[in-house]
Amino acid sequence: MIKIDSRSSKPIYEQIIEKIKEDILKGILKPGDKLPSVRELSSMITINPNTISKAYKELERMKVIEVMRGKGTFVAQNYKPVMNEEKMNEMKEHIKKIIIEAHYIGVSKDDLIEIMNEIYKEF
Amino acid sequence: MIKIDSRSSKPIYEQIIEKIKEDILKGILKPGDKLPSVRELSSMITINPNTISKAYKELERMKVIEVMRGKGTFVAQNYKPVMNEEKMNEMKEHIKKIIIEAHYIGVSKDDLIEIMNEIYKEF
Amino acid sequence: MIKIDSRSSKPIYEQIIEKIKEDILKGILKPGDKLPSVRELSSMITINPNTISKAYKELERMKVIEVMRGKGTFVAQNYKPVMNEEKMNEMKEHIKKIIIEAHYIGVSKDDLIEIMNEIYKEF
Amino acid sequence: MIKIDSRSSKPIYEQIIEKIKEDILKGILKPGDKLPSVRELSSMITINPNTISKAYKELERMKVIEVMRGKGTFVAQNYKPVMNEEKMNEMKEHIKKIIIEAHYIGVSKDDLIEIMNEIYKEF
DNA sequence: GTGGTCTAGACCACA
DNA sequence: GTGGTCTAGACCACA
Repeated sequence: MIKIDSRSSKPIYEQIIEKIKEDILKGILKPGDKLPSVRELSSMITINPNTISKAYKELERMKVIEVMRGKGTFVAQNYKPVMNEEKMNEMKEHIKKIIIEAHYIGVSKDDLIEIMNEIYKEF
Repeated sequence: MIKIDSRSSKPIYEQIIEKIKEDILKGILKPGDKLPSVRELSSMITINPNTISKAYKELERMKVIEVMRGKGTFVAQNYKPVMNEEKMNEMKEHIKKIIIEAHYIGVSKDDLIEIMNEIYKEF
Repeated sequence: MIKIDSRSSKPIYEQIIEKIKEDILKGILKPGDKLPSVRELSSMITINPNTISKAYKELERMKVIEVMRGKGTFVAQNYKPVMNEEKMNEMKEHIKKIIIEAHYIGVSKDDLIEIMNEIYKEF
Repeated sequence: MIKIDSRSSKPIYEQIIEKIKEDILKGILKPGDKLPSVRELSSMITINPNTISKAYKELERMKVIEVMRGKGTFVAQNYKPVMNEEKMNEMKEHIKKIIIEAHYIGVSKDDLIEIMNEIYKEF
């Protein structure tokens, strides 16, 4: 189930994208599984259908989910990681930012790796 | 020197904040060092003074820099890491997001730690 | 045999129309050949009968196939190309679009003609 | 100037995308040129800003245009053709469709190449 | 002023 | 019922 945090500064459509990706990673959603339709999910979490649609479109673009005409939307059967220099640099930027932030709240390198290990255990 | 990428999706004021924090962490800027004034930096990097001002205000709020009335702006003398649950959770959220993204571009846990180590070497 | 790609953004009824036209052009289907009934084709390719029906109606309207009441549906005996300014303009629009797309994926004019020649060989 | 054909079955945002790509190809728009803002173009062609925005976002995704924070939207400085198997196959599908259509309106291979040459002259 | 997000609601093609 | 397109309009962060 998707929980939206309306207090979060993270856009709703991004929260949806991340949650679905997370659920796939955790195996809660498996390749071939049917996702709720835009309207279904919309009424389930009382978010405007356009917002759901935006999230689904983005996930489709990333080839994480696929729309089967007349059948609905499904978790992609064989997702292949799409790696390119741009995405790699983006990720490095994010990591760098975290490392800086960590330092400023007093979290050392070892602490950070420890935290990462903890989070990896969830998956 | 601060390089602004106006093509980036990251807000300019955030780029400035991050760059200054990074320079402090790397020792390029040391406690007590004088920062250029808002106007100076504004003309140096041809960015709207309001944007510079916003970055400085934010850095001041975080106690990373200090304004000495009539003298200018300086790197704080004794920065003390401010840790609280909220900031910790925020950081964990960011890490979780990175871990998910990493997976979707085909970067394994070991790769990720490797990349983190690389970035830590810069500091 | 008609293969439907339900992942495609192309509507199913259009895929059917195109495939039948293609088969006629290739000589796999010849004038006078009997086509499967709507129900037959529907169960053959597990597609909603309404969708098959829509494709057949469209092909009939184009005079590519003919319905003989009580006997079934057949490839038209003497198809006469129907040319008019509107169809011509439509085709030109499509070609223009392809030329633009080709350029943006780095396909030159010569490449494009080469590709066209290749495809013509299939027919 | 962008002319929208509201009678066309082609979505408005696609018409905008194609027109801008066409103008760049023809040299009417050059790398670095500023595009009208979403609101400007919106009032120029009396189309809802959301629709313009959708077209711009798509063009940005394709790296045909780029948004410079606080400065506006510009034709990308150095567009690099993005080629991949998927796009190639898509183009081939389109060409195949045109070849079939051409045949059914009585346009021969030579005619088709002739028409293509004509259109290439516009660019 | 600039684009980004979100809602509400309408209409349509497709299956 | 399903997603796609479009409009109108609000609110916000950023520069």
